[in-house]
Amino acid sequence: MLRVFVEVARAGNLVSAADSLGRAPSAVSMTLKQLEAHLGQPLFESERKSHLTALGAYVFEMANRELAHFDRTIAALTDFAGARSGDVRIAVVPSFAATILPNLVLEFTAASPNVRLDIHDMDSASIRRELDRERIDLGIVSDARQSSDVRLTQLASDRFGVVMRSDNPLAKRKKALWQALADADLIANPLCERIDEPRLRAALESARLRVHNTTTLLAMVRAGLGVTVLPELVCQQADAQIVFRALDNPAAARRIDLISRVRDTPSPATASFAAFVTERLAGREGAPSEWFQLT
Amino acid sequence: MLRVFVEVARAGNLVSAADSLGRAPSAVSMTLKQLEAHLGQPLFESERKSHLTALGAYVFEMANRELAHFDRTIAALTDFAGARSGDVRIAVVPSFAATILPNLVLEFTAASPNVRLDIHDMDSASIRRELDRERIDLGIVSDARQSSDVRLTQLASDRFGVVMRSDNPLAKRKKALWQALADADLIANPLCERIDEPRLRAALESARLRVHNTTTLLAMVRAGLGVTVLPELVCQQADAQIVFRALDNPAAARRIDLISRVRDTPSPATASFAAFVTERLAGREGAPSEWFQLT
DNA sequence: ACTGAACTTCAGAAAACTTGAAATGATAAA
DNA sequence: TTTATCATTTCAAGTTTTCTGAAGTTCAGT
Repeated sequence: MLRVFVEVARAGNLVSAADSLGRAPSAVSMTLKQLEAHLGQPLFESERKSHLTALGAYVFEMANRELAHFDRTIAALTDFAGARSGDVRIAVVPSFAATILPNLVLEFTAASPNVRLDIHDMDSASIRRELDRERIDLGIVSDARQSSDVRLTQLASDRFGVVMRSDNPLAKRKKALWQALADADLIANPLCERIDEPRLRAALESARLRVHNTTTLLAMVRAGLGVTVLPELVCQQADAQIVFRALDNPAAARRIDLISRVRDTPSPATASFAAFVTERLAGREGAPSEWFQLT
Repeated sequence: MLRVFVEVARAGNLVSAADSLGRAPSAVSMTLKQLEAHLGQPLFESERKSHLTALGAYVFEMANRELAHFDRTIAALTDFAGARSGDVRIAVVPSFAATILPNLVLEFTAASPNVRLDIHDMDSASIRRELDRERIDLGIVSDARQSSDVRLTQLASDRFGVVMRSDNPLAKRKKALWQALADADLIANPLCERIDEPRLRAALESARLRVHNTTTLLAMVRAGLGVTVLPELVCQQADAQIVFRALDNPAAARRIDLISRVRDTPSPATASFAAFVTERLAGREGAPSEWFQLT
């Protein structure tokens, strides 16, 4: 009713208003009559709808405001539903956050400018805890454990390999890298200790150095203190002085997973981001640099 | 749709929401389904409508706000239409403004607390001019001239009479007041000069004093400088020292009229005030103090 | 696996809305 | 003043939307 009235008042006559409303004039006339009946007063001075009464002017102003407000609300709702707006809180393991994530985010935000991404980086255990506490909507973790509380989607398989300085003799060796570890100065780190390979385990036993922080670890390698074993993704952050050689026979890899709560339906923006990341990466293996390209 | 959704979300289940909406559950279910189809996403976590999705929570908040806003707008419109709110600009001749109007306003504002009255007092000619310029909605004037631009309603007939100090010998005289004017010291004033009575005209010819301002005029009378002829309403403002004796045979009176523009429909608040004033006063004659009583 | 309450689906019924034709009313030209 | 024209309203009939009650499905709690 208000919409019809506003259009007639704006047009100044019933016929062209009916035209732009896509109704027959008689329908518009009816609706107008109903509105006047509701209010108990005429809205127009004469039968020709060119001059508003005092009530008409008041209703016109109020209705205009109300309709604009309503339309804005509906637009906000559909935007939110269509994931064109909203907030997504994400926590990501540092190696992923530093390497793959920036390109993903770049592309996603270009497509959905009104979705706000709130990105934290932390270790997998913290991510899991934050997810349980509903402080984040999505997590990207490595080697996630299956659980009934969490929906888990593998994004990629991240190969382990030997990391060394480019002048290390191992850099030229293509095969039997596992064996070679026994003779190298191996620097232990928490990531490689999860690999279940006897030759690595043996080498770790005799390691004289163990470093937790990745940046420090790579600095040690760069300084020539020895070699280490890391997932490829972690090495992506390093410079050209550092060389990565994937371990084969058997290959070793860690999983990168997207996790979310099963308990509640994600917001459309969250679902949209999750779908985007999954579509871009799901099941990729091999060199991280080839996982996807910027458009 | 939003109304249905909000009610279901508030109730936490479909059946009691349907009950308080006055619809069958199936209708509510349908409407909800349509809304979800519009948005392309579910609004509730499960089929049992007790837990909202992220989208549902967002829509609930927005829809609540929107509906409240809408309802407030509609209330404002119907209030305005029903003259329960709005502005009325009125200009009134001073004698009426000072005597009758306050009681009228008191009663009207008690009944319509949200109508704002904007009251000016000025002479009849100015009121007529302000009405033409659309600077006021209503005027209360004396001896208005008929015109095609103006709607005119007689509110009262205001008797002329002789005004004197209480110790004046005329105060005891009940009859033949017209004759008595010839012998009295008559103070001329613009109001009485409109009366078409030969005996008054003759007396005015010989008047030595002529005073425009009513307050000054009454002060002259109070000082014993003479008597004057005024409408009863004007004397209402004076104190007990001053006595009014109505002129009879023939009676003389001025009209008090309510005027408004014929060209445009008054706002409901204006119409309401005009109707109120007219109902209370129309056609009254006799002593102004008896014209109406406070309720 | 069973039970009962909550919800959905469906087909028919009711209500609301829309339309085109004809009547009415208003404005402008003759 | 009359006539012509155009805008608006009215009316009956058609169309769409919404509603209902019965029957079917799902789910939580036994």
